[in-house]
Amino acid sequence: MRIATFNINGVVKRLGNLLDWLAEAKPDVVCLQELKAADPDFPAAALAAAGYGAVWRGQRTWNGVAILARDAEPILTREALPGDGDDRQPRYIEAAVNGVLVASLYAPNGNPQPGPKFDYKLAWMARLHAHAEELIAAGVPVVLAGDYNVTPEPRDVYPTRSYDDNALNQPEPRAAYARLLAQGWTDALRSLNPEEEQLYTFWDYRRNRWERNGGMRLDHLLLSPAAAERLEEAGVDREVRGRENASDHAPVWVRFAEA
DNA sequence: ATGTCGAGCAAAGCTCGA
Repeated sequence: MRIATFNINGVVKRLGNLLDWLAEAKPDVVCLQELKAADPDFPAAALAAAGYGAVWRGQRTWNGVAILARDAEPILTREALPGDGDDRQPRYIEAAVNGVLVASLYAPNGNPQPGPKFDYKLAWMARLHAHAEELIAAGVPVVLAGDYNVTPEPRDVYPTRSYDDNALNQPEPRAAYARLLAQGWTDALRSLNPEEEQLYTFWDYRRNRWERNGGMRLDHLLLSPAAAERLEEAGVDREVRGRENASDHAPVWVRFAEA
């Protein structure tokens, strides 16, 4: 079983890119972020024709998350992150697929920092921490996949000073990410590549950062213990980032042993 | 400070977010 996460940066604009990658990679489950589409505009019919059932929560212009399942319908278990009933930004969706509980999340970017957007980022991470605590206590296989908008460590940023003030690389969000791991989650990609420096998943459109490999590692799959014990392989489909009309993120995926 | 990209608004370029 393979589960992937992909910040698509506009699911309508990049539907062709998505369908091409689905046909090649054939992931069993896909967590999408930054749909940037209202719910009625989500391309459910095209994805169904490609063999994928879907649940999604969208919004015009910004945010939006979805979970796709190959030859299956994801069973929706949650459509928002608990802890703030006034938060209307679609950044979290959760579903059961083939015995695994899967969440697709899009953490706030938080720039510029300091400021209200950074405060919202930290508050959102605290809400994620509280919910993740409940999920891990359930003892079932859980995958928290998405764009965390955090580089876990300095080595997850290419060697540069130009990102020093970026919200993604500050001590507070890194500490929030570390607190998640301390609950018992496994950072799948890092756990299988403990020494690798260049595990980037995002390259900004500006300043030729793709061509220069000026990337960051922002997209993570966190595994509960019951999921981690089945982990066999993890990777980044880097070449997808170099294609025509590409998202600024590449897909990241894990492969599990069959239960 | 800059860069790129896309969408929205509104009718073409600006503004905003990332």
